[in-house]
Amino acid sequence: MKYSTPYIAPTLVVDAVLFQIIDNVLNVLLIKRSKDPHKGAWALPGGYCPSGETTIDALHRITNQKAGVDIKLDMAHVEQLYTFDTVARDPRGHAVSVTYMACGLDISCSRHASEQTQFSPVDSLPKMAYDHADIIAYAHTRLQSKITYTNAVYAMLPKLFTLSQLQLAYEAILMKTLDKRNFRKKFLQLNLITGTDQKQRDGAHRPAQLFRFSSQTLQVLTRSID
Amino acid sequence: MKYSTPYIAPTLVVDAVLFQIIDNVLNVLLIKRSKDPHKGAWALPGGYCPSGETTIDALHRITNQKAGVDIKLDMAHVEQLYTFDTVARDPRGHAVSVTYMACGLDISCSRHASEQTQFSPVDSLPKMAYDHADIIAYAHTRLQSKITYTNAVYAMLPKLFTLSQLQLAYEAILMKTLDKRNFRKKFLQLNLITGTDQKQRDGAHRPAQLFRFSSQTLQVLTRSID
DNA sequence: ACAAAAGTGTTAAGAATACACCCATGT
DNA sequence: ACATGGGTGTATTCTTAACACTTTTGT
Repeated sequence: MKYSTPYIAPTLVVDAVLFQIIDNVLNVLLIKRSKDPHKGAWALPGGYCPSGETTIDALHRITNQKAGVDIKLDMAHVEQLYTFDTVARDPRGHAVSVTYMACGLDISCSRHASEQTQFSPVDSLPKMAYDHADIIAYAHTRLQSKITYTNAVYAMLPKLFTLSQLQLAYEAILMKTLDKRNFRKKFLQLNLITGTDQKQRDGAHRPAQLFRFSSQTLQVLTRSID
Repeated sequence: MKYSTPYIAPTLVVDAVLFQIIDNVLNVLLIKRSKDPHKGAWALPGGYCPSGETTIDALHRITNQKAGVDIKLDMAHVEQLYTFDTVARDPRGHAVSVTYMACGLDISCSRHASEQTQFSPVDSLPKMAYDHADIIAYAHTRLQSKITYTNAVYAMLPKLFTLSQLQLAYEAILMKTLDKRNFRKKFLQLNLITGTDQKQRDGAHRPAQLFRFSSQTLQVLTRSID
């Protein structure tokens, strides 16, 4: 580790892809940039990670400050995505961006936000700053694959949910329709969820049985879901 | 992005997990540390990534300088693994480590190495510095999973190879034995490899047909291999 | 009675697994 | 002739995919 010149570290930034299902559509949280570069375009919440703060701590701080989202409270699934070298992205020159993805439920983003924020459907993003559209696409692919071999959807559903709600969540993320009978059969075989004796009455039709996840921590499966 | 104090970036380091199969055993490249911390223990090749150099460029430079390995020439598969916050790892304090994995064939590590290097079987590592044993375990899991849904093994085999060699590579990485007939049937169905009319004569037994990979770039499969 | 979502089984095709013998060569 | 690794097929089980009607409720 010899350097003839003193070592100068690249700028380290953390960017977050925050997913939530709203009205059966997968949404991602965006912030409108108030400054150049890309002033007026939409971007992922992100910010500097200084020496002494871990990237995960920076993630929590930044999403809280910029979007008013408390990941610890509201997002039950968090995972690191990828680290991008973003050569000409930062005014200081070379920056490295560590990206995270988090999934939650009933996230309100405006409460304490210091910037203009909104959730936007993943399949109809507005004009995005930087390469953030690519990062969202990458995160989406990862999420799609994650829910097929883990119980990660639990982060995007209420504690008690119906099988139809569960299926709608899968359909929103996978962006395709699934067969009701096959979906239920497969999911119940996996023992990820357990039935309760409660029902959800919800309009002029038969009430639905409510289920809960057997575990609220990430379970990795050997078989795959759809 | 407001800071009351001037922004100081964490130290950025790049660490590499370099895999190679030697005598049908999966090996990883290690370097003996000549300095504290962890003097005398073995470590992954790694080093500082300064501002202005991308992490992938730093990876190439570091593996070349420290282990005499030219990744561009010798390692056909390279992928980023994970970025670790390594709080008390660097004498300067907070460091962030971007780790990469690379797979190759016939790597000689001593040619231009500036440090003492060796390949070590993944299932019998010597005393490792830092959390490097964990990083290797993580990389190994990732590699195991990668070869089951891509053609990534191509990086660890010669251009022409027999089906037995291919199976031995899988067995070395997955660390379990496979059924010869099922393995061949499945692999040939996938159209990843094509037969040649060449044979390998290799001792007192029937010569084996030589195959090549249809593509030397990463192909992602929908079906899985074993 | 009707509208609306919940709930439920069977069949056919394809994939995974388990398993044992003959073939071509060098010595 | 024998030792060595190369090469091949079938039967069973499990998984996936396709598909339509009855049930329960509110209005």
